[in-house]
Amino acid sequence: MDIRISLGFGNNENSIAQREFKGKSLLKELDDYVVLDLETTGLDPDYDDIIEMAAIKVENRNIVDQFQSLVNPGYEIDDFITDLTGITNEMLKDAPDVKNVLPQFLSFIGDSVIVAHNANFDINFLYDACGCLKPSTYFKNDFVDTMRLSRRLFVEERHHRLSDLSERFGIKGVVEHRALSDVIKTNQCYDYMKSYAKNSGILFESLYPLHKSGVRASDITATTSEFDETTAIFGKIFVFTGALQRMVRKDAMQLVVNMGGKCGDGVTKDTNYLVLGNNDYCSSIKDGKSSKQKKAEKYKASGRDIEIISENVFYEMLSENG
DNA sequence: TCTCCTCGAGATCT
DNA sequence: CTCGAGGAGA
Repeated sequence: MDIRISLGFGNNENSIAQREFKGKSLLKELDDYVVLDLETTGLDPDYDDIIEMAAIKVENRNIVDQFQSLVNPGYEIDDFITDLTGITNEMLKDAPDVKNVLPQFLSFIGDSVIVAHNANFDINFLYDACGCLKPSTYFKNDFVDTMRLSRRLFVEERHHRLSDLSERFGIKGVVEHRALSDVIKTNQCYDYMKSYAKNSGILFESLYPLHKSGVRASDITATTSEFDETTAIFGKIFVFTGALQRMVRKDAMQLVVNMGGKCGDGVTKDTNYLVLGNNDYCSSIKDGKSSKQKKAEKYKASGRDIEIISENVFYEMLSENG
């Protein structure tokens, strides 16, 4: 049974910015960086501790230095971790503790950009460990996450574990789950993805998310130029609110535009139809009506040419040809 | 149009 | 954590 004491700061709903000085996740091709990996007693930085740290320094694409040390967590580790990593309590018995190893590790890393697989895992452990040093420091290094990189580069692949990447890229090596061997594998994966991107004419910079907001009406253009002018869609302006059941909003907008209709992002005096989707998930809507619906109702009450229709009615309009 | 927010789904680390 | 879907307000 584990009993936790709230210290009044840190991990609760009041602390908005956890690890506020943490570095940024970058998508970059680098020639100079430090690859690192940690082995820990578990997955949660709040309750688990580092038992091994390893890193290599890469300059001009060559490995020029390496660091490896076990870390005594101050208590016995369980069998699961020993089975996973091969690290035993016997091995940790005489290892230095984190206060001794971390400063050396930090000086090895310096200001380098970090490369790591699922980098947030290692960065968070290090960030918290640095906060416990005396004097405490902030682990601010920016980082490149090879898992994120793989997800952006190979969107069609479902899994992006280090083992998946190694297999996919034909990287052989010891299966042992030790920090230094994982560091080497991660570096090889990074190298592979850099050359893959180069050969494919892909810049890592271009892999950042495309848009942070929804589909814009201006993004949708007709894929045809011949319209049936007698349909109920032609020449009308449609606006959508909420999530549609049968298709994503983008596709619905495309159908409208392809029939000679138009779409708007918000309800205006020119809007002819507001199509209601499901907005149950939206916590900011308390009375079941979105701001678009309220506006549409107002326009309708004042005699505008606007109809508020359900998703099903919308599909009926699409299918009935004039 | 632009910027900032919430939410849920999915996956990975030991 | 990251991403995509959507909404609100200026």
